[in-house]
Amino acid sequence: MEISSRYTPDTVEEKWYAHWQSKGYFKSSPDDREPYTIVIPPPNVTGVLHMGHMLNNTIQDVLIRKARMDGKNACWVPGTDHASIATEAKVVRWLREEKNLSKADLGREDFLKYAWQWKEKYGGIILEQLQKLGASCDWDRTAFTMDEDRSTQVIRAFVDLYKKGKLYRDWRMVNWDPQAQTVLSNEEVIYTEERTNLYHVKYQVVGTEDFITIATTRPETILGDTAIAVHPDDDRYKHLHGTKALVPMVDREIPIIADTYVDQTFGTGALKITPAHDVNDYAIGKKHNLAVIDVLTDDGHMSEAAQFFVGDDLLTARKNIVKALKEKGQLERLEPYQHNVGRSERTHAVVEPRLSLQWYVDMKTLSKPAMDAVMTDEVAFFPKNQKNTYRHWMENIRDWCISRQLWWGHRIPAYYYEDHVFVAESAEEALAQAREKTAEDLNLTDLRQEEDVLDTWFSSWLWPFSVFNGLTDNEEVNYYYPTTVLVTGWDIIFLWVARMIMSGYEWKNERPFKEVYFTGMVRDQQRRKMSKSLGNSPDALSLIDKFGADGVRFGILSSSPAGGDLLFDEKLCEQGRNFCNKIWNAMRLIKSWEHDAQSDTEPSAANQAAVDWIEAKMNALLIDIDKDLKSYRLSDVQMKLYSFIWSDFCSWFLEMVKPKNGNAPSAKTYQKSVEIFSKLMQMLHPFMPFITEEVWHLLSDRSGQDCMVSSYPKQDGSEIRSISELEYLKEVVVKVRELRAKQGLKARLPLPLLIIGSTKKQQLMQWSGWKELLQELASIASIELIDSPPEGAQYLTFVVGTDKFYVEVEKEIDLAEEMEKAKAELTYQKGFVNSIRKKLDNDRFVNNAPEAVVQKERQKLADGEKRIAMLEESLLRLNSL
RNA sequence: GGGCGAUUAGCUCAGUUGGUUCAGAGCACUUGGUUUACACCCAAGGGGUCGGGGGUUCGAAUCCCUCAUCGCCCA
Repeated sequence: MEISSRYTPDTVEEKWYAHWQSKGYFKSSPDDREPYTIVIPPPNVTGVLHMGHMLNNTIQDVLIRKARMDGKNACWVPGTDHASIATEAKVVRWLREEKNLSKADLGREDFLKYAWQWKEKYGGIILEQLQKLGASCDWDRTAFTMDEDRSTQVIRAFVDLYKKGKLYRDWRMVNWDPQAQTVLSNEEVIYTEERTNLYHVKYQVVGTEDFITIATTRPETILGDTAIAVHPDDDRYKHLHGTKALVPMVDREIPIIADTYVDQTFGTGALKITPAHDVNDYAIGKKHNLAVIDVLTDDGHMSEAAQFFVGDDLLTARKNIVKALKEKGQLERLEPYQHNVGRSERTHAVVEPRLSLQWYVDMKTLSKPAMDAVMTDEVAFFPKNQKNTYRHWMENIRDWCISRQLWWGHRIPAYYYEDHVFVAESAEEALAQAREKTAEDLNLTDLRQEEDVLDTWFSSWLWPFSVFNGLTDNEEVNYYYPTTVLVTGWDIIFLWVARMIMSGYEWKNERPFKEVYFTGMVRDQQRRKMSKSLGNSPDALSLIDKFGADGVRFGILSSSPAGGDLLFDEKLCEQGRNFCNKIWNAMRLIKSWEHDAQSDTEPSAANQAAVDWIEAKMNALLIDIDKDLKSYRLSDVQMKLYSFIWSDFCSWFLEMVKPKNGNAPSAKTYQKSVEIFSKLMQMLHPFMPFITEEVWHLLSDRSGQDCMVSSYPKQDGSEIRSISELEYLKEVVVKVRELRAKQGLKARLPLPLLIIGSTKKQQLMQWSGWKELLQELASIASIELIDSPPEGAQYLTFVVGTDKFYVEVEKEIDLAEEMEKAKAELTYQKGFVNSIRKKLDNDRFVNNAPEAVVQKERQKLADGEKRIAMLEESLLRLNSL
């Protein structure tokens, strides 16, 4: 059978994914094995796969596949969240563009019908993309934050918190997104430095011809001013305390008040106070009993209360008022200014501070156990330094605003009747409560349900148990919860991770996960965060088309140590693809031996030596990998497998056992090669599932046993055999090749090798298979032990360790050059020996350092001296020629 | 303003408990190469005062102080 010399991922990937699914390998149900549970950080339904998801989910898949091969009951629960704001915005746009309909035209019920339609159509895209990546989720468990089971639990959790007195409704200054027309939590507002102007505006002091000048970045809110504040100690304004000023345009009389809050050095030292539109002003207004005049509408236009520019949007209003002030001579000047502007994480609209009535979660009692859990590592963070960030936030935690003025989401189960609020899981229950409370004969129509929905994170924070219907006890949640590990980006540590830990203790009285692995943020070559709006995220599916899923997984994982940023570069995926091809061709090579393998010949000594060496090395690798996996050093593990397979296995082992001159390999060597290669495929499987499965099957008839569900190789119990013999051999080979390269000698030109005899080297010669391997790998014509340096000018020398080798070449040797090299080397060695002597002459070193360290230094010294002797001898010899 | 972190080869980054000739990997680069597994390849090579300065130590890329530059989170 002819096998292509190129690995072709697409057909292979499709075939195996379908096969795994048909076999039900991804499925999990409780049994007596140890569970290994991961819940996916639900991507939102509006999303398509981006690099962050790819990284995140590749890591989860690696962990879950490894756990499965380790014999654990691996369960990876997939799903999506409903993303209130983002989805509602998308649906609104879709309705406008496709059907020319608005929310107002439709009303709540019909709008939601369309929203569900939209969700059914587009909401599953991201999960299908995950399958292309090879994700081994238990798809039967796919959950959605707004499906029936999850919704029931969200509502129940709300009611439960309310009953416990951990929820309340209050007037507060909130962050208002005028585009989405909803309130946002503090965590959803992104502050960035923006360039604006500081406007200096003159207000006339009542009853005088004097003016007081304030500085503001938001002249349009002047119309809502209800005071001017100055610092009580500010000499410039002391004479004005207790007087009044006139608000420009509207000519409203407002008091000039003294308050220590004012920063005398900022602007003019006089501050306009607009309680309706600034958090600090609101606080001052409360203190001084000032009126609150809201000059903005819900959608960010000037309201009737502004009197002027009614209906203008903010920017137009700003332009217009500045123009008007200028005309009236009240705009003193304008200076360019940079300050922090808050924008909505979702819509990027400038967020308005606004007074409104909202629902809040009281975070004080909830945060305590969550804080302790992380500080004591009951919930362990990787990397550890995220603990600091977490602690800082938890110590300064503020109550969580959970109502959103949207329709897409879980409608808050609060029912109003006159001044009463009834919170219940159903309208009927609320009605019963209302009847009891009021003793009136009320109907459902008398109650008015809260219009607002809950913040999406209010459903996400239940995710680790809500996917198992965990608000009520059941077999599933008892088995799978707490989950094993959460894999997510550190950017949502507050939005999500912290809150999940809180909800875990609140409702399950236990941590939601044992460990949290924070991934880095994927950035582009210019260090920009990859995002849809910047358009700098490569398209996941076309990457997979180009490099194969395994190649992409390799690429995304290969430079992603925990925590830090990672700069994504397609080159890494290319490296992954090349790696696949390397594996593929190693398979082809071994396959080509299959038909020649004679059934009963014993392996040659050389082959046996090679097999012993690679098995010993593989054992060491397994131990190493095991250690790295425990601390989530996944990219290290992948890199170690990469270099083991490419370098140790392909470049050395396969070259050692490769049949020579058409000779057939021994059956045993062939079998061993297949066995070792198969093990490597198992070890690599969690990282690159498709090619490993394919090669695993092509290497040998597995009679139905798949790589994916095989047992992960374990280090075998036998002692780890010495690998130093072969490592020494490799050094000699490299030295000979180097010498060839430098002398311009053909790679396959056979060269005689002379070794000065010594006990050690006689041992060398006796190492089984050593001589044959050396001859083959370095193209050595003959190996001869000699007693003293050979005479004649046709010999070149090199040193390995403290052993000296001579190679006979048929070529004029450049004696001067050889001497130069020897002299340079001698200088280096002398320096080296001197530094070690210094160390050993230092009593404090000899007395304080551990014996083993001192011993090593002594060995180094002895070796160095031996090498110096050899070099001097070489120089003598060269001189005599 | 408060906090966290980073600075190691041209680029991206490892370097775990301070201790071998420990300064490393991948990519990039240079030289040579078609020996039928692989040019998506093979062989070999060059390249760094570990951001600057100071300190602790027998010994520092690693621990401490300080300065510089950069990034992030929170207010």
